[in-house]
Amino acid sequence: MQRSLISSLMEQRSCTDCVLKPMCRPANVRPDEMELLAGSVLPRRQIPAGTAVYRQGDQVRALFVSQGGVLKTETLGVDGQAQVIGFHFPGELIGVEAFDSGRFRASALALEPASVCEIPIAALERVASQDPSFQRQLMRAAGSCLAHQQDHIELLSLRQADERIALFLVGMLERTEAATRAEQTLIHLPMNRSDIASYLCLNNETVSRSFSRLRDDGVLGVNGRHVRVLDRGRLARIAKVSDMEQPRLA
Amino acid sequence: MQRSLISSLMEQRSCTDCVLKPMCRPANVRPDEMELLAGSVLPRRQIPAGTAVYRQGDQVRALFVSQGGVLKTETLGVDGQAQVIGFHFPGELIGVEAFDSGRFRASALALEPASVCEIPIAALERVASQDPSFQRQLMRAAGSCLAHQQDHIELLSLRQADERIALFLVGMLERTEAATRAEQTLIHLPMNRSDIASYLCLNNETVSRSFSRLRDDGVLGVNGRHVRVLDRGRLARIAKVSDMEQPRLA
DNA sequence: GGATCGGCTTGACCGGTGTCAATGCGGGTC
DNA sequence: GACCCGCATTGACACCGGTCAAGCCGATCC
Repeated sequence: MQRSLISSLMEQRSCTDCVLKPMCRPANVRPDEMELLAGSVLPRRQIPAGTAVYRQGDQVRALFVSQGGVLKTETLGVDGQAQVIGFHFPGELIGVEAFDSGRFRASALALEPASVCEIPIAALERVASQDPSFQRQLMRAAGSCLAHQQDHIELLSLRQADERIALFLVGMLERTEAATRAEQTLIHLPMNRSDIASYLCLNNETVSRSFSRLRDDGVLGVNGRHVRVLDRGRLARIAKVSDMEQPRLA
Repeated sequence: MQRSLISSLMEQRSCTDCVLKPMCRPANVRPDEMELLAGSVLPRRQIPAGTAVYRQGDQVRALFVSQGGVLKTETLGVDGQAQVIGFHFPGELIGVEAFDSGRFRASALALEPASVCEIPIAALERVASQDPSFQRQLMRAAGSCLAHQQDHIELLSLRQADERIALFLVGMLERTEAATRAEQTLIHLPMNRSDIASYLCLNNETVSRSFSRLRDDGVLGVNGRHVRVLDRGRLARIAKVSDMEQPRLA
């Protein structure tokens, strides 16, 4: 029964920010579009931690949105090394890059037990072609994916390991605050050090060393995957963000 | 008159591969859609070398496609340093990431005198909503943008400067061959060393040194912005691509 | 409790890249 | 031609991060 509590919490939280709200919640669209959506009830899949939502090279039949649980996407470089491309929080659309070739260019794996919505391409196109506002929302979602990637590249343009770690943590903190809609100082990292290292194009020893340095300097409190931000200003300065923008709370 | 020859060549080449062919060439769409397109004749702008198509922070009123001339997109980091996000060859859609916030997250500048097509957002949405195949093509273009960004991140995951340079050159060679539809050994780089350095997250001295090393090893012939690939296999091996796929010629 | 394993941390060392500096080179103006 | 300027190249050196190695810690299993 604790399990059902958790899953109901996950469902509650995520749908409010989901890019696909118009598909999930027909109440948001005009009555005459209801029947369009009726045929496209979204199947929801439970993904155990560590398993794949889809794999690199798979043919695209659907896009996905996590409803609860963080996902990672990674590509296998030619030398067999996995390169983490992104971390995806509930409500974010994944798989858009596959529209190019028709096949997924990366694998998507659950870092925690996750529940994902599956949007068949056919339904996507059908609804988009009949609902201009949904089509606009779809393009916004695609733009958002690109924006995240650009942030990632900007992150990698920082030379020092500490700078990358700091900027990464700033991002994680902001996403945590966006999800909880409250100011936070504690970050729970859903991924291990190797995933962070791959994402930041460092190795895990360097990641560990950076965490330790920031801990010794009084910027962070580090306890495994639980990180407490003790000096937000210093963290922001190290990350070279002019200043961390205050979270927009409602 | 040499000027008009050049510009006519540019126009000739680019439209064949343009993502917006359906908008530019109504012949490709069904007759009943012609009238839809009639109202959205695409304005074309001449962009002198070094000037901006749009600037970071500008409100999005249109997306752009170069018809001739390579563009670069770059963001200004908080410390005022520009970070090159991508190089964009004729026929590639740029600005999609702005759909997220409504403002361009990067500036787009012409590396050479360029001619760009301007697609007003309104026309884009209007045609997409009435032409499902165009809508699909639009999503493919967005997916292609994402795919390019993922390639960029994979490139940055290579640790050694030589590897990044090699992979960068492999990409440039492939794009040159795709544009000319013929196998090539000579690459003309439209950007200077600093742009390459920024794109690869290196500094320009390191870029120079890598070029020199590859020249001394007999892999490249380097003459300023003209680079001849002397040993394609070695270059591919350094770039850690299993082997350079043969160019798909018609 | 003890053993074992994986993930994380810390240390020592070397190589590659950033930094600073000087020189070379080519295109432009006067 | 002389000069200047931006871009590219090359050198010297310090430092940061990758590599290899060892130790630590918590979880799990017996």
